[in-house]
Amino acid sequence: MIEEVLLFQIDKTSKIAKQYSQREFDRLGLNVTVEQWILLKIIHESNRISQKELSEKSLRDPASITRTLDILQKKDLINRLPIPENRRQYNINLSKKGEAFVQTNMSIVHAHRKKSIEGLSKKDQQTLNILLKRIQENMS
Amino acid sequence: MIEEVLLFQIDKTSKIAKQYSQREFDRLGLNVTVEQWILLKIIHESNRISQKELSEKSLRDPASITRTLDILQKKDLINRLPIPENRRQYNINLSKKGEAFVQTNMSIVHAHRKKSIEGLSKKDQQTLNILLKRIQENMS
DNA sequence: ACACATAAATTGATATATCAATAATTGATG
DNA sequence: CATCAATTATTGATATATCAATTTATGTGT
Repeated sequence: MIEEVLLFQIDKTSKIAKQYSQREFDRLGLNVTVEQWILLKIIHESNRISQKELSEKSLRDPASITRTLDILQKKDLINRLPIPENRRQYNINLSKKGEAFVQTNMSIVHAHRKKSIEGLSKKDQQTLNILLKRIQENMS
Repeated sequence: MIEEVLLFQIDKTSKIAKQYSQREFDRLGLNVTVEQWILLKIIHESNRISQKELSEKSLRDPASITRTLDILQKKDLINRLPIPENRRQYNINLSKKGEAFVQTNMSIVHAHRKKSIEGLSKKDQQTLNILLKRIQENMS
C-alpha cells in the first residue's frame, strides 16, 4: 500500500502543512500564496539576490521564479534592480511595502512552525532533520 | 534562516525525491508524470474507486483528479465505468494496458523507494514515520 | 575585433493545485 | 411527493512546476 511508503508520507506531510498555512493566509487576508511568502522570506534574508540564486534556494525552476516575481512586483512587494556591470541579471530586493509585509506577518508564520513541531522534543527535531537530509542525499 | 525550518526540509526532501523519480521516468520513456503514476498505483490497489476517494487518498483536489484522469483515459490506462445505481459517480479502474503498465514498472518504483531509504535502519524508518504523522496531526 | 560557447532571464507549452461556480443526481424532510 | 439540501464530477480562472526554445548579454580563444 502506498500509505506505507515513506516518500508518500513525506509528501503528505508537506501538503498538509502547506494547505494549513494557505488557509490561514487566506483567512487572515494576507493575499499571498505560500510559495510567494517563501520567496519573500528568502529575499528578506538575502537582502540582495539574483533570480538564479532564488531558484536554487527555493528549489524552484527559474521560469517559475520569473513568473512569481512578476506577481510580487505587481503587488509592489519586491524590486528588480538593474546591475550596471551586469545587464544579464537583476538584484532582487524587498520594497518598503515588502519589508513591512514580512515584518508584520513573520509572527503568523512562526506560529505555524511552532504548531507543526508540537510534541516533538529538540532531539526529535534533530533526528527528523538528519533523516531527511540523508534521504535528500540519497536522491541527489 | 529558512533552511533551518523543519517544514522547509520536509518540502525540500519531497521535491528532490519527486524530481529524481521524474527524471528516471523520463529517461526510461515511461511517459507518465509522478502524479499520474501515484493515481495509477492507488487505482491498482483499490481495483475500483470513485474520483472522490481518489482525491482523498492522493490528497489532491477533485478538480485536479478529473483532469489527470482525462489524461490517463486518453492514454488508455484507465476506465471510467458508469455505476447504474448511482449516476453521480464512476468506478475508476485500470484498463488492460494500465494493469500491464503498473506491473511492468513497479520494479522501477521499488528501486526508487529502496534508494531513498539507503542508510536508514528499520528503526530509523519507523521513527521518521512516527514523527511525520505527528506533524500531520498537528497541522490537520 | 570576431566567432563561438556560456550564462541569466524570459516565453511557450503542458501538467498540476486550488478555489469558486455550475450541472446533474441523490437524499432528506416537511 | 415536491422542494430543498447535500453530493459528485466538471469547468473556469489563476498560480505553480518543468522542459524546451529563445533573447540578451558576457566570456573565451584566436
